Amino acid sequence: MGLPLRKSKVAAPPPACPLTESLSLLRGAWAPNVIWYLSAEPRRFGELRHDIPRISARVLSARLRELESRGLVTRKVLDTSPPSAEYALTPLGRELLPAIEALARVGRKLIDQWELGASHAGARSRPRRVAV
Amino acid sequence: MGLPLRKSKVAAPPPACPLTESLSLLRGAWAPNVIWYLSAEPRRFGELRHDIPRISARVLSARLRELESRGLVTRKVLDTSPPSAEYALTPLGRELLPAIEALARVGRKLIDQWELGASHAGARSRPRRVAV
DNA sequence: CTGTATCCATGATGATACTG
DNA sequence: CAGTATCATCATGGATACAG
Repeated sequence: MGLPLRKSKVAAPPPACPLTESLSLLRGAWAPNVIWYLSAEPRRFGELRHDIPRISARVLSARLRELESRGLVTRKVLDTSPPSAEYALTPLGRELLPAIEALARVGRKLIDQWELGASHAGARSRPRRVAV
Repeated sequence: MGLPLRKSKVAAPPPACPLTESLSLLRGAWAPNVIWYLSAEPRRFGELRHDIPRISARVLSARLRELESRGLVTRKVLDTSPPSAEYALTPLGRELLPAIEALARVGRKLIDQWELGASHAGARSRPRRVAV
């Protein structure tokens, strides 16, 4: 994994990793959460709003449209009354799950370490946003 | 207060994933790139600037400090002339690499598919930022 | 219920100039 | 070379009101 070792002190050639583009897939603070909450089964708009309480309708709509345009999520309008929409991950979108889970694992580990360090240090005030 | 699922089947109740916090590890557009370019070997400030041409010194400095404060990166000042600094990943920081690479893989795949679709569609103008 | 359109606050970034 | 300070800009997100 990783980059090839550079020969000397001189710069390693930028190996053009598609990182920037990849991360733009998860643009914004919520896209990963949306994908996460779609991982088990299709969800409706209102359900997602409930799953992710702090997301606004505007942003949720924007993320869903973006994910749909990129082929990661499908949108199916149900002919019910009142009308409802159901969102689901495409196989492509599903491929992001392992990566997201890997990030979540490392994140959890780091958070645990921080909490450990904080308790050792004596409960120093550390205003950090709560996860999820 | 449980959310009544539409279908009796279970489903993916909000499993409180530490996603939000985890992603904050990679805050900003450049942190993943910084980690990536440190993956092979320690790099100096100027080298990183060269590796990531479009990053400004201000942002690179900010990201490095943030990553350092979180225990993902170490900073070593070399007593040379002119002075230089060398940054390296900590074991903890290294744990992020598989996740980042997983994202990069999916991203690359998606980009390839887009390019394929674009060529089929006849090279439609699609103002997208270039990867890397 | 499912979105969308404004308006507004905030944060991240780049450019430039400057210090050690 | 390594880093910081200041300024201006732009994208993102929230709140609200409103539409289909």
